[in-house]
Amino acid sequence: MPYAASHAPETRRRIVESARRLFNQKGFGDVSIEEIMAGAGLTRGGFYHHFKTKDELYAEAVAIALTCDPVERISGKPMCPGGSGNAMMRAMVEAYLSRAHLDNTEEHCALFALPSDVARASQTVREAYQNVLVAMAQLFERGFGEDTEARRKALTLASLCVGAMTLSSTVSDSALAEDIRTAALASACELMPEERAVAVRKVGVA
Amino acid sequence: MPYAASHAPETRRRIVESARRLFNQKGFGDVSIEEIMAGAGLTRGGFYHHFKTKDELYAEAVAIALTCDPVERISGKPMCPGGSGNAMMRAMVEAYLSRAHLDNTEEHCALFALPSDVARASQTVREAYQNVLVAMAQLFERGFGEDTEARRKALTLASLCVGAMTLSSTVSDSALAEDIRTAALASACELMPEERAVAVRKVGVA
DNA sequence: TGTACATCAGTGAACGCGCGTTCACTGATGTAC
DNA sequence: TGTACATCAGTGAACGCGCGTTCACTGATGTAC
Repeated sequence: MPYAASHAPETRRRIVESARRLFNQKGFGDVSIEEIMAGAGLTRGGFYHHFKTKDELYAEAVAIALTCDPVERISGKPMCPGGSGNAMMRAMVEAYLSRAHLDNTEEHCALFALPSDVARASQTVREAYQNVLVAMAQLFERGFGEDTEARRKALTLASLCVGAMTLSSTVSDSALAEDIRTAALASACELMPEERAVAVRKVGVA
Repeated sequence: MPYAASHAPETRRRIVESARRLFNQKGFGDVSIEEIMAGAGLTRGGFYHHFKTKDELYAEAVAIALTCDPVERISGKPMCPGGSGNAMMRAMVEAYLSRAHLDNTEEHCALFALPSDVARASQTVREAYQNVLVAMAQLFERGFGEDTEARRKALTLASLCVGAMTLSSTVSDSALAEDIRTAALASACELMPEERAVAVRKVGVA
């Protein structure tokens, strides 16, 4: 075996990571394979040793948004999955609607960085996108605990987060962008139940 | 004069209208000039008698989203600008988050149909996009009446509407898409004040 | 330990297609007489 | 009213560029001996 078994997968991972960054910043259409490969320290031709088509790479780049702790990626702090559902939801919402997230275009969440590109891409890509949303909604749903309307509220909160970041990152006036973000953050906090209320209910059930 | 004075402007209008429809469905990049011209009943070459570049057309297509009543365009019913601020807000939210709006891709609001395209386009295009958002937010702000938090709530409602439609139109599972839309609609109704409460307050002020 | 070898990741030139743009030409239309 | 004419909107072939994809080749690396 001419190269270590880890060599090819490691290169492949670097390509996907480079693509994820570039796609978040510029969208699918405006990023060439040459650019992606350069971002991984390689040249154009090698691409097809790792992927069948550019479309296959799209799907993987969207999918890896799931493979690592998104809160840590945005805020630098881990989400501490040991915490209560409510605490995890709050950590997620605060990181998602943070100024740091808005400013760091490379780490923009695919849900608002790529929606129109995804809508036009292959079924596989759309499924990867949906998986990201479902993961977010489930995290929120657990955050609402025993609330009978937990799912409805979780989908609302997800829509609010994604919508605010969409508008904030597209509008041309940065003061307006900031108003949108802080308005959404304040309103999201109102939507989420108090930590104490959830804890009490949990004890009662257990 | 070989043609009536209205001939060229009328053709130009038809091209912009064709472009608006196609951009909403497929985005800027995936629509060719040939396709746009065919939509206006013409062939490729004539395009440059009316526009200098494709980008010039793009800005015009986003801008005309403002020129006619968006509620009427979506729901077929005019918004009746004579009504109270609250009634106009409710009409707008209900039309925006309606199934009819989601299904009619040609008439999708530019706010969620084109965000990533706009973010990468020229300054003119981004300003046209922002104008659409500001118009929506102002309509909502009036809907919240004397509420001291009217602006915050208006921006929240706008984010919720745009986010829900973004996710709904991108996700691959149509049942999930429907859940998102109806959840947002129910939550939006909770956020908006009762018609009576506003009316009473208005009387008190007047 | 050193050397020949087999493997395959990576290279970069070349191909082909799609599309924005250009251009010489066509033909429909209103006007002049 | 009819006809020749000037204008210019519209046509469609052609050009050129960018980019996804292919391919013959290079060279770095682990293995066998």
